[in-house]
Amino acid sequence: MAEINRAIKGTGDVLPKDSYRWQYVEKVMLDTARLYGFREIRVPVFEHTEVFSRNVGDTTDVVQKEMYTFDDKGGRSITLRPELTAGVVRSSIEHGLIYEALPEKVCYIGGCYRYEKPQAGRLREFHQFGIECIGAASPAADAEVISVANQVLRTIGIEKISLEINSIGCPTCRKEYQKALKDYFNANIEELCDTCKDRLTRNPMRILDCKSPVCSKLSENAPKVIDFLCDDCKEHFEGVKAHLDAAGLKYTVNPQIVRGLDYYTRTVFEFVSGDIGAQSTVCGGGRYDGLVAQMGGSNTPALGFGMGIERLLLLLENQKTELPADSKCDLYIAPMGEKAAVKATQLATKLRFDGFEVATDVCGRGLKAQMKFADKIGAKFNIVLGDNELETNKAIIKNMTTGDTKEIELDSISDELMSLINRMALENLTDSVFNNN
RNA sequence: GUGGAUGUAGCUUAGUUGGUUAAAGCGCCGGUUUGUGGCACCGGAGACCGUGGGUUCAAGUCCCAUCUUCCACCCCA
Repeated sequence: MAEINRAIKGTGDVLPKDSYRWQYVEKVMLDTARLYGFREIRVPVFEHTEVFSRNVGDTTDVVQKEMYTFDDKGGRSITLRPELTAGVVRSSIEHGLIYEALPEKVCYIGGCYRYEKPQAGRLREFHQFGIECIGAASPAADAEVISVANQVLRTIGIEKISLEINSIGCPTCRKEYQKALKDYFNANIEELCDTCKDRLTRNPMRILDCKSPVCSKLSENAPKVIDFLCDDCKEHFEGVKAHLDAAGLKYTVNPQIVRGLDYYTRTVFEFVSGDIGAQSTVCGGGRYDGLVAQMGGSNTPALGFGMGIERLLLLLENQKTELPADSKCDLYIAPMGEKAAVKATQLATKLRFDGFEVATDVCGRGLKAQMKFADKIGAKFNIVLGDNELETNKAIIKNMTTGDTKEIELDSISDELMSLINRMALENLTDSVFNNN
């Protein structure tokens, strides 16, 4: 196929047969967030480049090599958002949300853009669900935010996924830790892989999650952040664990967790799974107590997470999690001839206003072809409209699963259809009850 | 950005040491008494063999380049 007729590298289409899966998980996300008091915020797909470069971090890979940045016609440097937190915080400051009753709790779903080489669970356009809790410093907020992610995952039906948490301290205690870390790795600098030699000066904490055997071996005995936390940070971390225990969340403390965005402080966490290829993080987040002030707001603590929707869907597929099935056509109306077609339009329109999913012929096909079509789209019931029906104003309605038929008045078709569908649902229910016993 | 694999109808694939109009299954459209679909049978549409060069009398098959897709690294959701 010609290149111009294909979707751009790293982007994908959600086809009609799959879109209900997206709609379902998005609904669970928004509904669950609402149970915790998070309301949806919608922010632009692009921002001034500095919103990201200054706040996500100048030295991060995301900013250094992955952003879609361009000049608009007015000469402004614009960037497609690589994540949503920076834009949401910008909006919260701009509209004074951080000066309202705190905490300000917001959630969002939206596309993000990163120029990376695509692979399993990684696209150039991908979608994130996320929440931000702005203006809450207590450990209870950390546990609440993590609980939202947990409840979303459980509600959707994800079974095998684990929560890993860590604390990377505040700027003060982290400085001391990084010094100790540098000293440790400098003593073993010859053994480090090439990229880690580079990391040693740029961001030594990244060495901790290097996958090269030598580096990870070395990391095992490296100083741990937790031992360097100041009293406040330590107390906060203990508080988070206590609240997580109270909420019934299982977690493991993983000192290797270091997030790649500069704004994180104290609590960081990930939900990880081995079922989606090399990209194991489905959800990642943490506290960013310094970001709001850094972006020009008053000193306001905050935290949040991002959840990759494509990765989540991939995980559902790989774990063979059943989602509620897509809805099917309730009734197919098969007209024979032009007069009947007009009547079909009248009936179909009325039934749709009554809330039924109704299809009828729009291709001018013969009866047989129409029946085949009705079967293919999974219509629950059908009626045929011919001269007889037009004359008597009665028709045979047929259950396409059981083959049962019934004569009905066309004038009361809505009520008849309703009771037939209800009966069908009831039978399916009792069937499944018997099968489960 | 680095590395490995890949590319033939909408989908899954066949295509023999290069040799006439590139096959098949599924899917799609229509037909087998215009009053009922699923099954069966019959017929039809649909591919410049990823793209561009090259070798050759001859390239889907060989060579080079390029792009796509997939997987991994880096990094992240």
